[in-house]
Amino acid sequence: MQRLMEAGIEEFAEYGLDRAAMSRIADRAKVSVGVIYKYYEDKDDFFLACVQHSLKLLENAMEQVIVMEGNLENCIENLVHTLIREAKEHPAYYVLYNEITSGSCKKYAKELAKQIESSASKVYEELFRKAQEEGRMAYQGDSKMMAFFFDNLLMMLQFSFSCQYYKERMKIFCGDEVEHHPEEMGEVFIGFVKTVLGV
Amino acid sequence: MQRLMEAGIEEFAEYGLDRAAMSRIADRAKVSVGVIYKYYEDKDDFFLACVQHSLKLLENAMEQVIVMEGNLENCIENLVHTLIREAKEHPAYYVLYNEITSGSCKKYAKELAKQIESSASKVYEELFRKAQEEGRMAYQGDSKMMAFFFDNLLMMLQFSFSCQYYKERMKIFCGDEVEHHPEEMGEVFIGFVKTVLGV
DNA sequence: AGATAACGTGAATGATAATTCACGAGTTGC
DNA sequence: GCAACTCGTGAATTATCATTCACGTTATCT
Repeated sequence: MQRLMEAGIEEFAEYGLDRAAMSRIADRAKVSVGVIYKYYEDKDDFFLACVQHSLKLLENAMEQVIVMEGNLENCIENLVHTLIREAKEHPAYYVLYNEITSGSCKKYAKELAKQIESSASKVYEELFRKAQEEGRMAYQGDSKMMAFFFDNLLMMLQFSFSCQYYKERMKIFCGDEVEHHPEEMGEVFIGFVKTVLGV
Repeated sequence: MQRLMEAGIEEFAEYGLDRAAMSRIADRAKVSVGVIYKYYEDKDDFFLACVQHSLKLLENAMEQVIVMEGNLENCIENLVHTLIREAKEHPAYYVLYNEITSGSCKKYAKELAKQIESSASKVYEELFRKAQEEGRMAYQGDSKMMAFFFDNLLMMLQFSFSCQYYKERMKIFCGDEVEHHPEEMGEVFIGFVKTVLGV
């Protein structure tokens, strides 16, 4: 049931796992609570399904960008632009992503991390390893580390355009206007990364 | 009451705001629940006090490093080393910090962000502005942005040595050993930042 | 010592919200 | 038409805490 999952994602993003109410989710989806329990074991199970679904959608959006062979520079530019656009367009997905890093999801941390981060880590590492080999990158350290730092920056960027706290934080660092000019932030970010790469 | 607050910090770090139980906190502190309500309005009030207290301790640890005038390079090295050490030594403080970025603290996001991020943002911006003026830094973009990206990296580094999910994530990116060799990670991180700065 | 106040206690209360289940309503097959 | 079955309903049940408060216990003062 599509409607149900969308309702769940909205509710969980708005209230977090613990404060989300199953009855409110049912209302949002215009079904009765019972239905949720026909499809899912319990609240946790449903939450994980919502998270899974969100991440799948994010992955889809990213895949097209990443696959794009060729120019490292273009690839990064595309990546950053897509990321910011997605974060502004579907903040709920990213809020859920942030939610799983919090205390209420401790139980699932390991499994979820493996599931979510494995592919990105491989892709980025490969990207930078190649760039190093071909001498297109000044930074000569471990490409795994490079991938880690790069993804750290991307993650923070996503959160900064979707999660309440990180939004406020970005405004403090960069000024109130930045919120409404995501493209500018994107450009500066790309410039920053290029400096590191030495392109 | 010192013991009470320590118990609170541990409990909130372990379970998150919503799943923490006041009765368990009382047990940990070896007092009865009633006592907590003699000192604090309600659970939220107590939680905020714990967060406040954690952040104060972190600030204290950082202040000494930041104040240290002179060499930008040394300053950054010190900063990174201190940060990693603190994150490993007092993970609970950082877990609480991460907790306030999650859904359960939405209400307080704006206020907390202002309180926590304002000083760091000023310090870093100033640091980089000076470095630019004195020609010790290759990156010539907006120093505010620079400060933002830099703090993003630091934040992720802190979380990566304290919060469950981020720990798992780091292991996926960098290998299982990294957890037990934080110094190495620190060195690589410093090298990475220096590349950006062009020192 | 006795009075008074300050401090602490933890069982009782109440609210919230997850989960269940006895019951329709609609659908399919014969 | 009528079983048998699927799908959905939402009031009732239940568990979990946050919060309160009537009652001890200890400390202070005279």
